[in-house]
Amino acid sequence: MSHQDVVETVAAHDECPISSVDLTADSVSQSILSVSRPVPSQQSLGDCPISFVDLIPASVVQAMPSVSPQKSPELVPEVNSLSKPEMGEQKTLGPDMKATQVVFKAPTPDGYNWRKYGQKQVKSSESNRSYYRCTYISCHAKKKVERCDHSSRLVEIIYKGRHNHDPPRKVRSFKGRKLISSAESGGATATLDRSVQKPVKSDSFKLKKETRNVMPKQQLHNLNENVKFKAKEALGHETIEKQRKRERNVVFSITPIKTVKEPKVVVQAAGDLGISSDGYRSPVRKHVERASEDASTIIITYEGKHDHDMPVPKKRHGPPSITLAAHKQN
DNA sequence: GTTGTTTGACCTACA
DNA sequence: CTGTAGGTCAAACAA
Repeated sequence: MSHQDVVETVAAHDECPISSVDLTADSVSQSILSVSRPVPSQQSLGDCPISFVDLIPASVVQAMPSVSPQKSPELVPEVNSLSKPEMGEQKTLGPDMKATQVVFKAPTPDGYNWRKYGQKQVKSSESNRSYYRCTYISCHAKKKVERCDHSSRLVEIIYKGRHNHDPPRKVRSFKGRKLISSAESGGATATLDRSVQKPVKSDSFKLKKETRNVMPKQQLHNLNENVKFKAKEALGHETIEKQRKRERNVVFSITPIKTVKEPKVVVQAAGDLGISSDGYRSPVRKHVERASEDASTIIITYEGKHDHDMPVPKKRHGPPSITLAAHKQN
């Protein structure tokens, strides 16, 4: 699954053209899937085109650590009843081709089991927001799913917190929740940010108010911020709670660019699945690492070659980024 | 009886 | 201080 399934949750809608899809994921704690508004330029791919998929699939990787990139029937829940687009088709979307329409009825089939615990009408928009949390016993991963009020069109998915377990193998037979998958606390992803996990002392907090692994989000900013945050955390529960709230706002301001600045773990994970933050889905690897001598410098290495055209970046009309240009030189 | 969803109420942050 | 909005809780309900 991964990128595929996540994007599958995007429902194109005639009233609300989708011209770009952003999936920005923080491998450490959260990810965002947002369907942004049209980019007027690019080919008007019908009414609801998905012309660009910008994916930083860290959370996806986290979600499906041991699943092959290929679609796994086991991990495709009920949503099947609805016409399901093959993600591979995305790249073939032509000007005369609409993105397959998907009605988003269930939480994203991301391999995990989510329980809805709330729903809210979003005032600022015509959408309502559903709140889900992972059903796994000690997992505090959450996600918000925002969708168009009348059309049920998916507008945005925001993942918060990280799973501390593997995704259940058999979604459909997952009756005895919390039992399947011996959730190795901290599997593959844990090793990536051990320093971040350490400070999480949720056990000492009231379950309701615990921080739920908020710490990792700080990595979306910079290390200094992170340090500051850790220091504050030591002040106590309330401070953490405030911090948590503050971070929620951060979630909404995340941009792909920001993610690129983030620890290389994100990109490395993405590379394993052949998915990169630039929207490509072919088996091309993109290795990103911060220059040791200059933290503001990032070294990006591409392995392989994209076998398709470059997705149209939103709000970008110029030539491909320098990064991609470099890639073509290979 | 168990598990998940719905939904109104409550709490908190923020302007 | 007050109103608003976002996030969560928990009782009621459904499957």
